[in-house]
Amino acid sequence: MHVSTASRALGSDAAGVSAETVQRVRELAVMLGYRRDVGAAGLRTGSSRLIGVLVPRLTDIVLATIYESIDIAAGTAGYSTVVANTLDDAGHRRSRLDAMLSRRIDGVIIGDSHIGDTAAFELQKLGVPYVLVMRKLEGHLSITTDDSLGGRLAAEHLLGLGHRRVGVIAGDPLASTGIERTDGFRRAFEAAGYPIDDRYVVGSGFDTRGGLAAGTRLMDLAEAPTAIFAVNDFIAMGAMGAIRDAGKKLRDDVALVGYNDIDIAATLPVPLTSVRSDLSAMGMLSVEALLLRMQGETADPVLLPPVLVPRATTVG
Amino acid sequence: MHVSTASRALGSDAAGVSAETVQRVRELAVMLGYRRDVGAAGLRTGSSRLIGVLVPRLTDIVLATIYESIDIAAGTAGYSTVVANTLDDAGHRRSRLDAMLSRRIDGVIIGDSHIGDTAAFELQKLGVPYVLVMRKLEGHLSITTDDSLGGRLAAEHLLGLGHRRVGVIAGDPLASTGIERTDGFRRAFEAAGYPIDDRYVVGSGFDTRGGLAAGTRLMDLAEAPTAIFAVNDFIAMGAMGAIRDAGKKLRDDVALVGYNDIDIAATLPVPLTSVRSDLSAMGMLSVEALLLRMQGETADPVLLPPVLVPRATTVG
DNA sequence: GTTCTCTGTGCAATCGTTTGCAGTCGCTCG
DNA sequence: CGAGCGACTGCAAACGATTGCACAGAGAAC
Repeated sequence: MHVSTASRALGSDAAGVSAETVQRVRELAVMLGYRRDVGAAGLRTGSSRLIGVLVPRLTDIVLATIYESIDIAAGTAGYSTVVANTLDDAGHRRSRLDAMLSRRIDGVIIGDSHIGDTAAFELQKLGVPYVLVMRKLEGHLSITTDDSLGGRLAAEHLLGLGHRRVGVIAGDPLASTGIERTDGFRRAFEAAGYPIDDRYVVGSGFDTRGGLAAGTRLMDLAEAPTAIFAVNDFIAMGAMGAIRDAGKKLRDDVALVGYNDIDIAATLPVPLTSVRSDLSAMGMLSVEALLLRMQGETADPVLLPPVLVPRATTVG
Repeated sequence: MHVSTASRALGSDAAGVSAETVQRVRELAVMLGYRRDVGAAGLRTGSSRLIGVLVPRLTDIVLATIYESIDIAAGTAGYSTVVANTLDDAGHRRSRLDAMLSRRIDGVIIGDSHIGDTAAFELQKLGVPYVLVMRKLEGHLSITTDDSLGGRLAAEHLLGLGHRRVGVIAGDPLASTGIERTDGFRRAFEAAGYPIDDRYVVGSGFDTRGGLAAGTRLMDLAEAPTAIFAVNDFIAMGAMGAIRDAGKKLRDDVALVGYNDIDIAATLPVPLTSVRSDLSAMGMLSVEALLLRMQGETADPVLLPPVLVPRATTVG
């Protein structure tokens, strides 16, 4: 019995080996607790069967949800995933991507793209298949929700409720999500005849702390806004703190709209109105697109449609 | 110039190679964009420089936080990490652990241990170094917080506020965290002369949805509790929904204590009283312990002390 | 001038798989 | 009965790195 025969017998098709041998080999493999060494196989075949995923932070439940669905989809296609927190920092991105390339990653899903970031370009140059998810970058294939439309939905909702003086907590000015959601929102208000002054649009981190700080700035304005659009739910939750600290009441004094509609939004003491995006679908589709590219085929960009879910922070 | 020379020149010590050669090799490596193939090296050296991490779910921010600190600590020690969501399901655990072993993982950090789970035993038998984090399992090295003490702290806080008829949302009955926090809490009430009836202790998932369902059951009791202890903050947030749905007011009608003190707890519209545990320290320490074990040394179990942080769900 | 030591480099085996090619064996067909 | 074919199996090279060992050459010591 030669190793090559065993290798063939353990292959998924087991071609060119007698049925008897296949059975014998497989039984023995189980008995001996044999496990094929994926690394060694990769050395020979040139494929690590590994997909790298770059995210800003997994403690952001939005990214964790996307990663979860990516991992599942990759798993069913026979791939493992490695994930890296890049903290939206160029240095981290570099070193983590380097580590991935050292492991001869088969493809990369970039969930943290950032204006001015070079990761996508580098992969392009190296010929490593990649896809962007969640955030876009001009000239690269991306799977995202229609953030501009999402912003407009939030705006129309608030306009319909009679709000005219509104604030926006815009997130990171270098992430497409924050940019496009803010743009869609502002354009809708402008089109309605109520352009939003720049002082009412403040940048922030994407977490609760950032939302609290930015929300406080908005509440400190001479004429505080009657409604706030936060480009994600964590920011919105931070803003809730700011509104409370300013002695105002949610909805009655200041309405609030978040984005992503994470699970918690619905069960908060005051349930949060939010723009829902299908994060799991985004993850799945990004894997699908990446697999296509890995086979040398072309994949199309995707823009998933968001939906506004009205709750107590805006309506009775 | 032979590959062996190059390999030596690129090693961290670069022993047995002339300084001139080292410099030449390194310059060339940079110029050519050479990257050492970690997988191939692992084949020869027997070490993948990979640490596997098993968690129930990364969408649970508690686990995501622990994983984040594990990843950082592992990184500074020159290791990469692979993480797997096991969803507290035996089948998933099996297949994900298998995949890790196929990659010749150097060590495993188990964050999802469960009574009746065999992962730890299997690793022990295979001689693969491992450590438990967050949850304990009899007979295995673990790095956790003192959950029993945490439960007692919550109980003493509520007792001090005059609460006598209290409910507990206990989480998964097979996870040590839920078990010990609940036990510590009940023992303290019993010691104070107010034993808690079994009907006032309900199991649940560890997420918001689970908290909502369990909270609803508590609020539906003939004599609803005047305070609820939830064994984690997400459960507590679900319970907030249940309390609201029952038409009761947080704190005035029903006080609420959570566990872990995640970031959001402080900025909620009604800030949540919670038992804080140092999740990052837990992650770091688990890596430290694992590294020790990987070097064949012995590591000691750790019990980090929790602290109660009183907020508006219990006090004025 | 011979021997010895020391430094730096090269050789070759090795890790565990995969896979093209070649060989063996039994059968069928003419 | 011999050729030919098909089904299995074995051989050996290859993937990219590491490492014990041997060897070359320079210089020192006698």
